[in-house]
Order: sequence, then C-alpha cells, then structure tokens
Amino acid sequence: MPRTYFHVDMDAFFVSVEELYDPSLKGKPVVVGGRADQRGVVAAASYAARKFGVHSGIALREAARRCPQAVFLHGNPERYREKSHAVRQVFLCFTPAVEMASIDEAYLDMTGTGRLLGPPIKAADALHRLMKQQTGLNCSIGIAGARVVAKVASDQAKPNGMLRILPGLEAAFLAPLEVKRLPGVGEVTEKKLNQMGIRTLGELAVLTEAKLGRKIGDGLGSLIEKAKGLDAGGWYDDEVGESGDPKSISHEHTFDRDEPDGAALESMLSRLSEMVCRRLREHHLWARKVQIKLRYADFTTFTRGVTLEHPTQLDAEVVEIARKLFHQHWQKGRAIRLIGVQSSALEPASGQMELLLADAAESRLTRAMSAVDALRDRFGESAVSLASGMKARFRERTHENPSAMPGRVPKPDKQ
DNA sequence: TCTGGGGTCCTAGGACCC
DNA sequence: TCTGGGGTCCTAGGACCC
Repeated sequence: MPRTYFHVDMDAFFVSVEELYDPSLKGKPVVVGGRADQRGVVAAASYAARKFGVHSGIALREAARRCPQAVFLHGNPERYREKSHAVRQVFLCFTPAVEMASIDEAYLDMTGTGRLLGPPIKAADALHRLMKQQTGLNCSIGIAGARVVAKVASDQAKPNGMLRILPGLEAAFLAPLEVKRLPGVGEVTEKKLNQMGIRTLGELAVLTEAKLGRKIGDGLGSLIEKAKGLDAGGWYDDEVGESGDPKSISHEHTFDRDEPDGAALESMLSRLSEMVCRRLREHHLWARKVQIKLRYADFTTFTRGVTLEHPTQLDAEVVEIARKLFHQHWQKGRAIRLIGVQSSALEPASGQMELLLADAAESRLTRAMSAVDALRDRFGESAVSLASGMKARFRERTHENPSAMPGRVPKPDKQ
C-alpha cells in the first residue's frame, strides 16, 4: 500500500514565538541568538531580517553589520519547548503516528486517513488552519510517499505554504534541484559532489558503481537512494513516537574572551560537569564514558575521553575525571575559546549499579545530590557548589572506603 | 566580524583475538 | 622472517542537523 507522509516545518519558529509574546516585533527585522556584540551565531531570523542577508548560522556581529536596525534577542528555550508541545498536540489531532524530528518540525504518517480527513491537500489545509488557531503560528507542509521527499517539499513550500508531490513523480520533482537541497548533503559533501561534476539530484540519482569506478560507501549509497526519492530506512509503526533515552548528554561553553587562566578554566569545567550529572540524574542514566572538549583561540579543537569501570552520575567523580583529562591535555597557558564536558555510553541503573545503590551510603549520597538539584532549581545553578577540596576527599572515600561515605552533603573543608 | 550549543551518525585506524 | 584474514571494540575526528 502506498504511504502518505507529511513533513511539517514551523516558519521562523523562535522568532514567531517571540512575536506572540511581544506583538510589537511583528514585521520588524528580529534576530534570536544573542546580543549584537556577543560571540555566537544567529539561531533564527525573521523574514524582514532575511531581506538583509541575515539567516541562521551567521555570526551575530555579522548580522548586526548587515542589518544594524535589527532587534537582537537572546531567546527563551523554555518558551520554545512549551510551544513545541502545543504544536505536537495539533499534529496528534490528525494522526497518532507523529515523529518530532526537532523542536519545530515533525513527520506525520497520514496513510489511511483519507476516509476521515479527505484527500491529503484537504487535510493539510485543515492542519494549517488548526495550527494557526491553536498556536498562532504558521507552518509549511510537504506531502509525499517518502519522508525525504516530503521534507524537501516542505522546504520548497515556505513560508506558510503546502506542496504535494504526487506518487510516481518523486524522482522528477527532485531531479532539477541542487544537491544541497537534500537532507544529509552539507557544505563538504556538496563540494565533493560538485568536484565529481554532480550538481543536481538527478545527476546524483543515476550514480552507480560502474560510473563511479569504485565501491559506493554506505554514506554515499544512502544519499543516492534519497536522491531517487526513496527513504533509506523504513518507517514502521513501532518506530513512531517519542524517541527513547538520549545517547549522550553534554554541555559546553564559549568564553566571551579566550581564557588562558587555569583556575577559571577548571571552574567552568566543574560547572559543566555538574550540569551534565544533573541531567544524567534527571534521566536516571549512568555514564560509562566521560569526554572533555577543548577549542583553542585558533579554533583547533580536540576531544579526549576515558571509559570508566563503573558508570557514574556523581558530580564529584565526573568533576575529577574532567579535571584530570584537562591537565593531561591542556597546553598550559594557551588561551581556550571553548571548553566542554560530554557523557556517553549511557545506561539505565542495572546490575552492578543496583548493588551500588543497595549500599546505604551510596543511596544516601544519591539522595543528597537530588537535594542539591532541588536547591539549584529554587535558587539557581550557582546556589550550591561542592568545594574542590571536599570533592577530592569525597572521591578518595568513594573509591577506597565506600562505607565511609557521608550521609549528607558535607560542608566544605577549609583549604 | 569570523565561526553557539545540543545532539546523531559515520569513518578510519589501532588493539586484540581466533 | 617480513608476515593473513576476519571480526569486534575502542578512540578521535568530522559531517551534518536544527
């Protein structure tokens, strides 16, 4: 049975949400991402700003140069998440098979909804209107028999439009488009393909091993399938819905000015580690891998990590690991632009960890950390921080004598 | 005036094992 | 006496997405 997919993309999502809270922004050039003089990039630009060449991804300062009269907003992630939930509720009025692909876009499997909702164009029109009525937001809708084609179509339909690609016409629709339009083709792949003389999706679609003169790698192979208008992987009912646990949790920070001071870098590293652990606890996940990321002033970037014998979600442990990695790999005195902490190889509590948790002291510590999280909720991230001397002692006790773990968050030692 | 922050996935090379 | 052929796991880097 042929399938029908919608890809729905919200128009200038962050900016449009800001306009709902402050209608005076409507029609003005608006940039969400930070202050005009900050280090950072544009996360979203209003259509009025786009007329000046301002679009997401360019530097804030460059945006200010191109459009000095633009209103610059830092943005409200909380609001966007809330609105995203409201948007999802609208989708669910049309089909239970909704896959949010990001905060502002989704795939809807509309197969078999004809009897209830009418032909796809009619359903899309109803979706447009209900979206506006329920959320105050505009969206663009692509309709096709393959998700990848629906996504390209929604892009072509912007803003506030819809585009249906009839069954059998997928390849013909894609063929004249530049390879860049295909999801998965970025700057690098575009350049490589262009060097091979391939500029359009039609040219990409007919690539074969014979023409290429070599084996087609997995990455390129799935791009060729997509260029033909076929979904590389299947989309089955059991895959639809909320994606499961995250595969990694990370936090990073770019300094306003490149930071050469070891103490300042360590302190940021500790903060980021604590933020990562906190999110691990929120997700009830334990990390078997901890990585740090360093980017020097000249943008050279590297990551260094360790795999742990026992997974962790404890601030004291992650802080110490991050700190150790930092001192092993930082070229002392060399100014740092960005520093980050990542946890991965995440596992739900199980097996060995159950044993650990059964340990009374350990569970008291976990409870203590939850109490710390609650305080931070009320009074802010900086309200509670474990002093470094105490952390080192903490670590010794955890490793050498678990039964000596304190049953509360202890006061820091005098250093 | 350079280039955020949070993710996922793929690849290449080395270690290790049979 | 200059050496094989997989398979798997691990690390680091990088492309890409919003």
